[in-house]
Amino acid sequence: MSKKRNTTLKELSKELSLSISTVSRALNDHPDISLATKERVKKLAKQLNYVPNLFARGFRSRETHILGVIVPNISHLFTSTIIKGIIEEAELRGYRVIISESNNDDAKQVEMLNTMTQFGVDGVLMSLARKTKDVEELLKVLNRIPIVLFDKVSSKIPCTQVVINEEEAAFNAVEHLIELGKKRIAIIKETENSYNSEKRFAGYLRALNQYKIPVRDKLILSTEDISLGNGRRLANILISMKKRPDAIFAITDNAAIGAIKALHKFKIKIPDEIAVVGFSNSINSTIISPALTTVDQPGDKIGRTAVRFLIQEIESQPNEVHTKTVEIKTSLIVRDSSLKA
Amino acid sequence: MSKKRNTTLKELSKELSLSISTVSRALNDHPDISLATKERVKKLAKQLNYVPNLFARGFRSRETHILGVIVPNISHLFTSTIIKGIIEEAELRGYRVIISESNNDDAKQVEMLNTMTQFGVDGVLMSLARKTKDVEELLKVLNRIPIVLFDKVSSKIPCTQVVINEEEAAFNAVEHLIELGKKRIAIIKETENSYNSEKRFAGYLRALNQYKIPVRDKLILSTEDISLGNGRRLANILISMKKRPDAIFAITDNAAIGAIKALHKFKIKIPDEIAVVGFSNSINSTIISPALTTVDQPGDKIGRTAVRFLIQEIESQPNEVHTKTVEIKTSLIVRDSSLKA
DNA sequence: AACGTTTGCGCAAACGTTTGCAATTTAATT
DNA sequence: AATTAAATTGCAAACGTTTGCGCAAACGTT
Repeated sequence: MSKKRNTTLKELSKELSLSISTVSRALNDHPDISLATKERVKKLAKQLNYVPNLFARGFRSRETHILGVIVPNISHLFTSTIIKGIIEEAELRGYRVIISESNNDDAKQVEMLNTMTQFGVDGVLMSLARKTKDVEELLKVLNRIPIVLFDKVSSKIPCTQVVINEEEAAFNAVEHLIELGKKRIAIIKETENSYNSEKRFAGYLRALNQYKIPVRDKLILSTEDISLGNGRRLANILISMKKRPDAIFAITDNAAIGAIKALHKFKIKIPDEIAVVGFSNSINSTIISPALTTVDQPGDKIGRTAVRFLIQEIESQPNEVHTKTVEIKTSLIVRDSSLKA
Repeated sequence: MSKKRNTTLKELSKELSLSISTVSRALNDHPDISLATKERVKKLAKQLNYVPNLFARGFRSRETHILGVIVPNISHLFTSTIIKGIIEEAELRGYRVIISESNNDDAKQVEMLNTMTQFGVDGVLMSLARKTKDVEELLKVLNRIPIVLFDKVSSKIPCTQVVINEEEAAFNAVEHLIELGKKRIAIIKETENSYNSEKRFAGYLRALNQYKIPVRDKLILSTEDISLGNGRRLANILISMKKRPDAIFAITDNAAIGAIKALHKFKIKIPDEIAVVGFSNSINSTIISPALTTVDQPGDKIGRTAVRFLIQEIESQPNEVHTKTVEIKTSLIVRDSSLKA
């Protein structure tokens, strides 16, 4: 199973009776080399199937053309869709991608970041672990290597961040419910100060305010872990109220699906009695019945965008500061769970 | 953004008034070095936070400690679960993982394989693209670098393969239906000669034979793309038969869910009139109602196992031939779609 | 006392590439 | 024809690590 050696510059140079440096420069289109020589060299290189030894190159130039990716959990559909975008865009631009999972573990996240920089990645794409407290450590790494955050981001970290227009997306979702004639719109969100949850909540509030609908504290429910089970649990609370809501906006498809299951159990008609809107456009949203109205987040676009900004940063001048926040547009997908008859 | 240099052996050696080679050997626990020296060196190394430059090392030893992973589509839950296992096991053993997608494209798959070997990965883990015809090219690479196949494999490729016990799993699923009292059991499978589909079909046949249930050609339906839509379409065919089946075994959860949707439309009672069993234990299987009986495939175990075999192969003697096929056990998860009242 | 053996360490080469500088050739200018 | 400038090309060092070999000192054996 020994690895066969690849063609090297030395072999090319011997064959062509040129020096190694000339061959190297010819292949890199250095202006010092005559066109004739360049062509000779390139021809033979192709013929012998020459590929530069990336390790030798990276070793010398300290550039590896590898990007590190750290996500909480790769097996969430949304995450893996983003990664799909990352891989595609990176490959398009001649970069490779190394992936690690933090499992929402703060310490592990820092460790991964460190080993990645030690490893020599040119830059890192990261979606933060849920309870990222140790911002200090992250900031240290920031000075050593370009980082772009996506999806789970934090305003405490000064770097380029790629997110969806959470606030606007939530606004649109709630506006849609209002246009349906709904007046008592409940929200199921996260308790922790998660960036995403906060923004979506803000959009919810703005929509209510803009349409002069009173904000009722009773209709604002939070949970630490925004799962299907908790969606169901909180929906049960809503159902047991004297004055039930006439719509539920869950900031996650899973929670929305939990809510739908709860409504089913009480034979409550969706959307006539209570409409439901989710967030994510996961596959589940079309499996559940009625099909779930939800916000489509273009994961691959997020991934691609993040890669573009990261590479730009890598290839730019040192010590430039990049702190742009990029918002990717989402779209509301209206399905039966909120369709007028 | 310039990368800060890490501590090098040279710096350590200067500080300790030792030669570079001694320092190197001390850190690698070479027997030639005295215990006292080793301790001195290691202490300073830790203190200065020394980490070996992997590129220099890989450059010299031709070992990168990077594994390549090629899958058709990373954003399938089952695939990303496998990858999760791969990443975890690899990191545990000091390897990193580079991931690429073939998008079920035969040519792209070969291309990825080539660039990965050029890149210098120590080995490759691969799940084959659907229509892998160009086995020749794959075989060429096989001689250059260790490869382990998983999930989508092919008997035409002589290398270690990690799969689930497809045949037995299907047997168990069908047996379960038979024990339920079902006699006319339909199967929805793939047309192409996909390894997985063939095996599951074989299990179906064996169960029928063993229980002396006649195999009816009419109840064996195939489709090229085993999707939700096609599951629905084929189920419609079954429904429109004069003598309907009393159970459907779909070799995919998605197809099973499509079938359930079709049955719903005709108000056919599940499981009393027609029971349904799927394969994969995707999240959807609990979202659909009734919840789907299905085969649980332990993705992360597949990933971990594949990594173990690959690393073993990498670290073994060259030119040893490895062609073991490893089967991972699955388990049938019985839910409402096939539960006796 | 003379010899062989072990122990502990250093020298230097090698891996394949890039790049500053020197060297050579060619062309241009006086 | 002589001098200078420009265009090409080659030399050699450097990147950080590992490793075969050699060397010296210390030890043990006759």
